[in-house]
Amino acid sequence: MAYYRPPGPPADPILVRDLTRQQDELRTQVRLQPIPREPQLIAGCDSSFPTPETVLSVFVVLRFPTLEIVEKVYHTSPVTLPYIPGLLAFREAPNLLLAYDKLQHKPDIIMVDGHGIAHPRRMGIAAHLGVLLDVPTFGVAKQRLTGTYQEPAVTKGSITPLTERNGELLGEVIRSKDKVNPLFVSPGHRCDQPTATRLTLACLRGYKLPEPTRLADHWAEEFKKELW
DNA sequence: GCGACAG
DNA sequence: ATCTTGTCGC
Ligand SMILES: [Mg+2]
Repeated sequence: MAYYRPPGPPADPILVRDLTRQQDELRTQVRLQPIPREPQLIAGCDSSFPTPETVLSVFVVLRFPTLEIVEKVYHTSPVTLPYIPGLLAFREAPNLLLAYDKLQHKPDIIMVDGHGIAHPRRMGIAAHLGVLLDVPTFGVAKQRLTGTYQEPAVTKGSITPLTERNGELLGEVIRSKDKVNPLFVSPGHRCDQPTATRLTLACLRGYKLPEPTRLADHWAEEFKKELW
């Protein structure tokens, strides 16, 4: 539990205002809908930071529903923005796009480490990336960013809604494994809540994190050490 | 005005 | 996200 967060570099208020407006623009392009057909390939993506000035992003592609790994790629770039709650996409998405370009096998849908529409302006990194790539996406986050919920039962598979104060459904809180902290799953772009939840559950293999995100996180860490 | 705040 | 050993619970 991060009780205390050291104050990061001062965020330029003018830049924050501009990025926030960019999100409102991108938001108009988000489409929440069921996926046309069962995915053949599902990807997972995540980023790590070998140094405070370098971002390393990974994409892993798995065959669905067997989850055999088909491909994995990574790309590194200089960091251009500090972490600012609500603006994560502007820090990680640019490099994720470059990593995505390296894929020989393009996925039918992408599971992103972070939130989809469970965001103050409904533009979490999963929604943001989905719009820029125009590919179906959904987010799987380990922590809440916004919204309220009731703790789901401690047994694997328990689910409770993540909602806005006005009752709007932002996502679902899912217990992916007995007695471990739940995940926050929300659709990003060209995807809906039932699909995001269904695919998340279908990708569980005994760990807290579903395979796409778990493997992306694993390789983001491995490739980082490899640079040593 | 104060607290919260993905990765 | 990152640093970083042991330790507690299932
Ligand atoms: Mg991550």
